[in-house]
Amino acid sequence: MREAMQEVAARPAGEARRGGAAGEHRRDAQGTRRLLLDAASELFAERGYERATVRDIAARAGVNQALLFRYFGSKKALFGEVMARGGHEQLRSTPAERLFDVALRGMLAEGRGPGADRSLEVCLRSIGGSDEIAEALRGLGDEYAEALATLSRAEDGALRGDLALSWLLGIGLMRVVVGKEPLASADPNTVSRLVGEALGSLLEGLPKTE
Amino acid sequence: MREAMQEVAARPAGEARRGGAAGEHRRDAQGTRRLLLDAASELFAERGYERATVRDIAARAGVNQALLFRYFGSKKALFGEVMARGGHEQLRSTPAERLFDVALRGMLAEGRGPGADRSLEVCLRSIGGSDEIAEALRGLGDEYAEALATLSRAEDGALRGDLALSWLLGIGLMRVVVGKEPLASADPNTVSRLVGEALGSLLEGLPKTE
DNA sequence: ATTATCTATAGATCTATAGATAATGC
DNA sequence: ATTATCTATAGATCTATAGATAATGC
Repeated sequence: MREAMQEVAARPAGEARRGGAAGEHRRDAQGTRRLLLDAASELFAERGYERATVRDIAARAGVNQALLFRYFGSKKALFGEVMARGGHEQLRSTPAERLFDVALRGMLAEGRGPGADRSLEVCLRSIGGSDEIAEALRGLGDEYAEALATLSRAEDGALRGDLALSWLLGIGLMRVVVGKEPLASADPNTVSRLVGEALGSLLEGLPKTE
Repeated sequence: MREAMQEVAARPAGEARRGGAAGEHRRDAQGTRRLLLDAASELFAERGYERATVRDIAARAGVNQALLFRYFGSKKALFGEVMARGGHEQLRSTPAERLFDVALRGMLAEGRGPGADRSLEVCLRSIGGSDEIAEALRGLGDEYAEALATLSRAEDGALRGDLALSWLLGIGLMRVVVGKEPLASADPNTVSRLVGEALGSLLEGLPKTE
């Protein structure tokens, strides 16, 4: 009983399976899978891998907790699908010279729509989890760093790409996860300008004015 | 029995309470406290707060797990003492204009002595833990950022300080926690030079050549 | 006698599974 | 009949505590 109450209490207004007046149990396996994926995507971004429990995820999806295992097998497998789904869109759709600014602004933006790419946020909050998680996260970082590395013609371009990515993630860490002021409330344009100017000497391929 | 074997297996050579030939049970409360603090300091830095269990800590100290609670009350209280102990030495003993480079090199250095300040590393690996932990970590960040902010005479000096600290932590994150190559194996001098040059436009108070 | 140390275990989570129930399609 | 969903619970951790044991100082 306590359990049932918990699930009801944790369920947000819009997204629940059997919400208010309209939605009834439709017994839709595909739909349930998606509800779980969406809920997991949100909760992993909000709390990181470890702190988002399977019961929380199922509760937010408005779905029984056992279905998570039926459709994904394990929590780790679900995490893998979440990361694979969102991850690489932003990377593919953005030219390298704009990637840093786009990713930075993506992390600086507060209220993102449900389709927003929160992969980097998930990474930041899931650090320190199991080694398998760390490895899954490394993959995304590799892709970003590789793209950023093309912006330098120096022989240590790969290192410069890593350093740029480090700054990107560090800013996300301080602003989104830690909530450090004044950075957390700073104007995205100001942050982007300050960082862009400083990065000019590291990556020559960056646009001069942003 | 399984438990006893685990403790023996996990105990490293040098630091154990009742080690090899010489060390016998000395029934020294002060000494036991210190052994626990040292072991906790190491394990929190290696694994972060959540993944370092009290049994791991006690095992590395070569001490019974119940003593941890006798001497510190709780795991969180122990964490608080660890952070309070190491934390602020580096900050107090380093002038602001050298702080960034000293902290950066401290994080880039591989094998640090037992007295080294691993507080920033602990922070990085403990992110995503409980809110109380996050708050404890914010404190250390505030002090660093405040010191770094004095290096800029711009009106948004505090924001610039936050951005510098963000880079510092981001580099530590990628290099120490994630192990991203080529950054993880890069020469500390090279990293320090690249970052120092780029930071010049952000913090005018930084020494021009490092 | 005092008190540092150890044994044993309570109690709280959390992931995962086995098997029962009930809504759909034929 | 099939299969999506739910109930109940096993099993693995992990923090924390109560009470027993044993080494020291007087």
